[in-house]
Amino acid sequence: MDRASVFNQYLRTKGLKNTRQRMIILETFLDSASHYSTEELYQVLRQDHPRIGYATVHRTLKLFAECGIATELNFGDGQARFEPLYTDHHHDHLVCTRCGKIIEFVEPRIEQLQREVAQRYDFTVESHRHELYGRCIKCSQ
Amino acid sequence: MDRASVFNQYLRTKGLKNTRQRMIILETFLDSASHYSTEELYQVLRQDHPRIGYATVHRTLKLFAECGIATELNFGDGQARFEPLYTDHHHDHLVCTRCGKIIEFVEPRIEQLQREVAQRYDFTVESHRHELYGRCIKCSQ
DNA sequence: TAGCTTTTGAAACTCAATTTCAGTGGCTTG
DNA sequence: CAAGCCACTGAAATTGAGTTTCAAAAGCTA
Repeated sequence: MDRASVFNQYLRTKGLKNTRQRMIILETFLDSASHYSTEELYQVLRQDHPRIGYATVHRTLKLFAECGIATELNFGDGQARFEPLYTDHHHDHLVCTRCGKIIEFVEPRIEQLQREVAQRYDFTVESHRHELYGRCIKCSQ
Repeated sequence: MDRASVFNQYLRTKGLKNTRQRMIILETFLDSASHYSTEELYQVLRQDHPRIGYATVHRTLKLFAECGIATELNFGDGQARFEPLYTDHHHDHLVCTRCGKIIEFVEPRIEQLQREVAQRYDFTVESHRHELYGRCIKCSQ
């Protein structure tokens, strides 16, 4: 089941409504490969849909996170970011502190060591956050 | 050189002043094993020193981070936290999402893998953030 | 001690996030 | 397919952490 269907089904089961705005925001969000903040997505949407308000974008992104088709990221710049979630493709992030570029990485050995650490402290992991901050190749010259 | 001396020396070199408030805040901060937010440290200080203002606590914590005796943490609850920094003792965190307990962990093999990942993308790491969120043993029953 | 400069604390301000509310518009039922 | 309920929308107001302002207070240096 694709993410649009997951979202629509979530709306149904919660008794929420399938509105024009929500569909436009969903489409724009899924089309992008980007890690949008609310403000950034709002600005992109405004180009074609100037009537859609900031609050609606914000509420809709929250809904995406609630129904599991997006995750909320926070890179410490004071703005939450959202990315479309691929359940079969977990990854973490390299964040360039100069140009803002975000690189995704996968390292199963780190995931394994995380599980070991959690076990060591009798801790049940629900989620994690792992980011490396520094300079991407372009910005380190 | 202990952390109080590092701070005092930092004040000197920057032409800043060694004030009563700064010394009280430093002492209280270092005495605690805790990961205080500005608000929390402010509340603790208020008990014995009701005249110290929130802004002063905030500015002083920033100074601690600047001079390297503390690090700023962010666990995604919208409040920055600060912890005394031991330069010879890097660690990451397990954060209980129920009771807020914070457990520190050290896993050199993860650090090593991080370096490998960075190299893979020609990325120069300046810092990183690694947190596991879930239930501590008390809260998982 | 004088005098210059930084600091302090209260209050104001900033900015993203969130809430409010009156008007709008899906959706379901008869 | 019309009526009516209830969620939704968007603008504006509010919240809350963080930051800045400013006049009075307090360090520091000569």
